[in-house]
Parts: sequence; C-alpha cells; structure tokens
Amino acid sequence: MEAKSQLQVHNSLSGQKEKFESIHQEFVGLYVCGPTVYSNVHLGNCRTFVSFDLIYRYLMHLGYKVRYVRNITDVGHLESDEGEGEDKISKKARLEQLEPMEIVQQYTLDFHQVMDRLNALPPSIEPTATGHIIEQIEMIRSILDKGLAYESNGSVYFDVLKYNETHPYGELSGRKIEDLIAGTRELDGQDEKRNPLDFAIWKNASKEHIMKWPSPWGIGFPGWHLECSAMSTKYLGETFDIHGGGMDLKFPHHECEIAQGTAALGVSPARYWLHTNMLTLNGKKMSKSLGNSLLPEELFSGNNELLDKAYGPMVVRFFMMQAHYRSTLDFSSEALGAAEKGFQKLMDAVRKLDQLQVVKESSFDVEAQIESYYAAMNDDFNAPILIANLFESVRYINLIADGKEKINAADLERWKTELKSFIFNVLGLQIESESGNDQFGQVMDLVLEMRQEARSTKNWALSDLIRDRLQEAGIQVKDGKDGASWS
RNA sequence: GGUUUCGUGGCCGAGUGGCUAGGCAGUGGUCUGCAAAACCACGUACAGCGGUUCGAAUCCGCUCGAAACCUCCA
Repeated sequence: MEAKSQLQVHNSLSGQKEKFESIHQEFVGLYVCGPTVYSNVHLGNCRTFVSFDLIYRYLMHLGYKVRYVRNITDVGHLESDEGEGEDKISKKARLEQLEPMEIVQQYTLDFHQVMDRLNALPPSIEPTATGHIIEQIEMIRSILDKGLAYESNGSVYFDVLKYNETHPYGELSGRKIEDLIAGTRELDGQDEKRNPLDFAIWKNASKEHIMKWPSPWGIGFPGWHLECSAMSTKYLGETFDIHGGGMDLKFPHHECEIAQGTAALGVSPARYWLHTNMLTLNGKKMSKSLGNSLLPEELFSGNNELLDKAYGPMVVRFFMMQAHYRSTLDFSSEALGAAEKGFQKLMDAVRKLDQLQVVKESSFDVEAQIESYYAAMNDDFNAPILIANLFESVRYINLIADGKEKINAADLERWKTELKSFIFNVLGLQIESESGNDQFGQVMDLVLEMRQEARSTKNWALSDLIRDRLQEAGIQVKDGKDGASWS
C-alpha cells in the first residue's frame, strides 16, 4: 500500500512525470487503443500491447482493481479524406471476396493467439467498434447539439475552429491551430468541410461501401476517432484514469478524442495519457506499408532472412522489457541473441532460488533488493532498471549458491515471493521449454547420476561424452558444488 | 516547412548537475579432471562547438545527423 503512493507516470498532456492518483482510490480505469484487424499483427504492434500489459500488471501488483479496456477496431479507418475513401476492412473484404466479419474474425483470432504466446493478459473488456454504433451515433448527436459539428452531404464533421474558440485543440501534441492551418493549406480540394482541419465523425457511405449503418444523417459509418470516445465513455465513464496507445496515435487520433469527448460531455476524457514508443527496424518504424515489419510467427519459427535462428516468445518479451516503453527500441537479430542469454541467466537463477541453503543470519540486505524493484517500477514503469536490479539479485543468488553470501529462512521466503512476483507477475515472463512432464526430469536425473558415477571412477571419456551429447541436444550441464544441474 | 523527440563504450540499452546502470561480447584471474556455469577484476562512453556552474553525458544556445507525427498505422 505504501509503494502505491509513490508511483510516478509520465503524462503526455504535461510532458512530465506526475504522481499517479486514481480517481477512485482502489480502482483504475485504463483504456488502450487496440489493433485494426485487417491483417496479422506485426512485432511493432505487439510491443505496444506488451508495454501496456506491463503497466496493467504492475497496477494490479500495487493492489489496484483495474478495469482494462482495449478495443478491437473492426471498422477500418478511412483511407483518404476524399469522397471515395474506403475503409481497410471493406477493401480487404472486397479483394478477398469475404464478408468483412470474416476478415475481422480471422485477424482477431490471430491477435489473441499472438498475445497469448507473449503472455499478455487479456483486457477486462474488449469491445468492438461495430458493436457500438448506437453509442457512437448518440455521441455525434450530442456534439451536434452543442453546435460543435455540422452536417454536410450525409456526413458529419467536427468543427475544429469552433471548438478551438473555447478549448485548446492540439494541447496533447503541442500543436498550435495556426500551424496546423498553415500545414494543411495545400491539401484541401473539393470539400464538404468548412475547414481542412475538420474531421469526420460520421461518413456518408458510397454504394460500393460494404460496412454501413442507418443513421439520422443517412446510410454511413462512424468516423475514425469516434469509436474510442464512445467505448471508453461507456465502460470507464466520462473521465477516467489512464488512456494509452502508441506514439503514432497521439496526433490526430488522441487529439481528436480529447476534442470529441470534451465537446460531447464537457470534460476531458482522461487524466493521464501514456504513449508507448515504436519498435524500429534498421532505425525506422516497423510498418507494414514500409515493408519492414516482422511477424511474431516468423520470429518464433526463425523463418525470416533477418534472423539467424528462432527465438521463443519469452525471449522476445524479455527483449522488449529491457527497453523503457517510451524509448524507441531497435530490433536486430544480434540484440535478440543477447537478450536470450540474459533471459537464460535470469531463469537459471530463479531455479536456483528454490535450492538455496539457509543459515541463521543473512549477510546482505535483502530488503534493499526488494525495495529497488519497487523503486524502479514506481518511476514510470522503468522495466530496464527493474531488470538491472534483478540481475544484482541474480549475483547474490549465485553467491549464496557458491557459499560466499548467506541468507536466513525468513529473508529467503520473503525474497522468493517478491522476486518471483516481479519476474513472473509483473514482467510477465515464464520459464520456457519446461518440458512439462516430470518423466523427462526423472530421465535427466538418471543421466546425470550415471555421469556422476562415471566421473567418480575417473571415466572422463564417458562423462564428457554424456556432457557433449547433451550439449548437442541443447541441454547444458552445469557442475556445481552440490552436484550437477542442467538447463 | 511545422510539431514532438533522439544522438551514450564493440552491440543492445538505463541514467538528467557531483557518487557503479544492467545485459551481451572481449581480456585477465579464481574454481574445475578438462570444460561449461558461477564468482572477482578490467575497459575511463556520453555527436560537434560554445556558454552557465565550484562542478555537465545531464541545464542553455548553435551546428551536424536521425526518427515519429502533420494521410491509415501500436
């Protein structure tokens, strides 16, 4: 409970770290913009959701009851602002001659599967845009009532200039309305809009458009920013604690959400805005359209020319956790390889933890170790620092195993609980390739016993043969003070 | 062009005014039948130039370079 009061988060609204205080003491409302399900999620998409998984997990670790809402965008966003704009899911459905909902289903399943492999917890509510058309229409109506939107040819546009008269448009992304006007001057054209900055909150559907619904303004579909406003309001209230998403959604998506929410309800939707940074490949944002994206499946199977081998989901997760969520993270096979070794080292230490001998008195400050975990995470969810501190603990674990440091039973109990909690519950790591059954472990025990037998008769040829062959099979034998272990 | 951000040792990546980041790789050592693992020691990194300061990788200015957003994107 004490650690809870020390959490600091970086709020994009202020550009600074702020003390985190939830609206309702024990509860946190968390909304994260989810994926548009028109293709397989790539690794860059995954990073954002893994980052928020960490945040979600730590908030719960601190004792908060978190309602985590993450939407599925199953109405594609408009491709262009011109009249013939087509949404991505419609387009894909047309090309593949499928029902839009088949596309949505296929890639939603893929998304869930990938999240599961990366051990990202499912959100509390995962609403879809198409399931909330009525809520969106209601919200549009409310904005129209306030005079902050106008109808034009069966579409409804948000009146940015009018809104800006009473509320600063651009407060989240640091943009000034004059600059925005100057920047968009070239774009305009034959427009239904009063101003190029205005954005659609309801869009008139052309005949060919597949996904469409009736509305007071005719047949159409909701504008691209509206779904998040409608769904976050429905499930978390008019103002909730944390709204998150990728950096690339800051403008215009989140800026528009603030404007819509404020226009419709009179209050700003979220107190804290958290933005996760991009996963880059060769220094550039991983993006499907740029052709530099990696699919999680390719990573897990090693089936990509960028990779020298396959990497497990937990190694990938650990790799992501080694960078702070607000920094870009550059992907390379080399960096992943380094992460794999580090992850292995951490897991080895966790296994050792259960076999440590206890004595009467501890020779080092266990409590300080534990405090360092909380300090790291309380500083804007600084997982890389947490991991650095965990490696400090790894050193102590190894020293105890070597008989060079000591720990008492009470300290060990408490340490085990906290350490494991941070590794497995907060970082969300899992021990991989835990060949599941005890049978295998028993066989390994037997093999190592036989090797020990050979060693005791100085049959080095046999003992080395066993060790080398196991090595070839991917099993490493480690001789320690109290016998051999393997991993 | 505008907005936001970044440039850290061989690689990845923390740090935001004085005090060790950490991981991987490397070198030397201890241990070991040999090895692996583990432990110990080591590398004097902060794009460049100028300024503020007793003191700057950390603050300010300029220069160079990179990225994201300003069209859909996590």
